[in-house]
Amino acid sequence: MPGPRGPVWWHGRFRGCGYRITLGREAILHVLTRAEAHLSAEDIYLKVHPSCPSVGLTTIYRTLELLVDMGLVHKFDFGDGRARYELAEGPKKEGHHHHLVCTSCKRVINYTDFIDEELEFLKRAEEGLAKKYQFDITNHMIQFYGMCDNCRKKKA
Amino acid sequence: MPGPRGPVWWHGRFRGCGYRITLGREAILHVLTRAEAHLSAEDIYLKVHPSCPSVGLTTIYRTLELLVDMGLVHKFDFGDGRARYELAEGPKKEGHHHHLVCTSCKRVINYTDFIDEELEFLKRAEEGLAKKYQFDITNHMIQFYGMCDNCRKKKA
DNA sequence: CTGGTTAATGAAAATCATTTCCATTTATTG
DNA sequence: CAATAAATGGAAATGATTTTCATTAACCAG
Repeated sequence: MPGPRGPVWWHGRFRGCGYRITLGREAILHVLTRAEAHLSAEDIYLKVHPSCPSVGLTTIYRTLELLVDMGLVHKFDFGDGRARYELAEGPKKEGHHHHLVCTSCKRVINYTDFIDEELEFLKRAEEGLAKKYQFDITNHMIQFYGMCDNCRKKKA
Repeated sequence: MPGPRGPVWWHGRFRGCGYRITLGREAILHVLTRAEAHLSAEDIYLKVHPSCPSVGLTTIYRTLELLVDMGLVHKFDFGDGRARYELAEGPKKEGHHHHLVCTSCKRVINYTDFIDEELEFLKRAEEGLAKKYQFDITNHMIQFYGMCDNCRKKKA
């Protein structure tokens, strides 16, 4: 069952880096691929466990670090004390989104609005910053913080 | 010696919330006010200690949480495992900046370029998001990640 | 100014996500 | 199939942050 990016799209990337393809890594990538959004390491562990009880939390952390370094996964901090992970999307717009974080209940909403103008702004900013600061920019993060509807009503 | 926002500008905010004005809080705000940028809790502790050895790390954490909740301070995560804090700037452009983070050495550069176009983009995005998701947006965060000049050279 | 009330505090202990250690397993290659 | 080194799991370590609780000190009223 080939995924949206072709059959086992990441095997090539792994082989190219000399990384081995293991059961645990397969399972973790599998979970990330179908994840709705931003899972914590433990979330992933729990989702992997039923089918692969032999995969430990340590491996989850190690694999996530690897994936983040490879750029296949993005790591986020929404302020609740644990990191969250999401599969990086392709370079085009499909799936590209950012986060709206409620500072009160920590709920996170993915939004995909304003992506066009955002992309334009980001493109120019990245080019300018890369040149000015001699930075090789590979990623960006945009988040908005505030209070969600629910929490606002509760306070009132 | 009145600061740039008037004499002890935050006393009013504190009193208004029923918070007490203590030596420790004075010292912490003092350090934050003159900080070049993004100090960790421990950084602040070390800077406060010489003049106020009685202020413990616990108070630093508690005060920072308070200040973040009040919106006087922003909390950042640059991926090195400890939170960083900066005094929030005024609503206008003075001091407004964002961060360029080297994913290799964790060095952080403040940049103030592109603020005008960014502000315009943010304004529109915030308005739209607030309406669409019923969020009361109070803050945003933009960061770019990449590899700094130094680290790139080392790898080569 | 002074005492009473209660927020604020420090020190030590607890938490908890993440990392490290190390002996064992296993993917890969010849 | 055997050799090799990467990958792994489980336990222990780490380290930032939080909690607990007895003590201190801001602030208000008188």
